[in-house]
Amino acid sequence: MSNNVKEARLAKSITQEDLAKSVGATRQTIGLIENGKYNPSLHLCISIAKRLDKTLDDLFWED
Amino acid sequence: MSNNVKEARLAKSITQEDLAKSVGATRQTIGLIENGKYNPSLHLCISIAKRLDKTLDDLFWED
DNA sequence: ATTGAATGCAATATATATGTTGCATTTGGT
DNA sequence: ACCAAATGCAACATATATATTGCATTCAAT
Repeated sequence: MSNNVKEARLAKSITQEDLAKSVGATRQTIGLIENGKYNPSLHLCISIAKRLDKTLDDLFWED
Repeated sequence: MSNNVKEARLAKSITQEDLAKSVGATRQTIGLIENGKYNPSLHLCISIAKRLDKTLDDLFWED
């Protein structure tokens, strides 16, 4: 259930609300995803990855 | 909206129903995903990728 | 100490992913 | 041509992702 969204976002020095707005989501949704309490949709994951200059594997793949 | 699930599944020579059962989904859901008519959840994408020995980027990332 | 921004958290409402059932169509083998 | 398996498709029901609102908490700056 864990991921690297928070680290990638902080590396960009943007806020949860900034990220949320730029991907068409809400701050709450971003917060829940970062805390691993959500099972987000693929499209939202892709939007987040693109905004943070990462790929799906970078953010959501654990081996 | 497109992806590489169908190609990866056929490379394994398994059916939609086989894939569905092994990831805890239904045949219909797999079919809709393969035809790009769905926005699946991240967890389902991960399950599918693992079953097909692929990563998220392999199946769902287009650059 | 105080203020405001950033985040966490909870309750409720809405949109949509997914399941269920059933039937039609396609496809591969005989 | 025939048959069975695989797939597509549609209607409806259910589960859950996401939005909305509001409030509490943390934390950096003043």
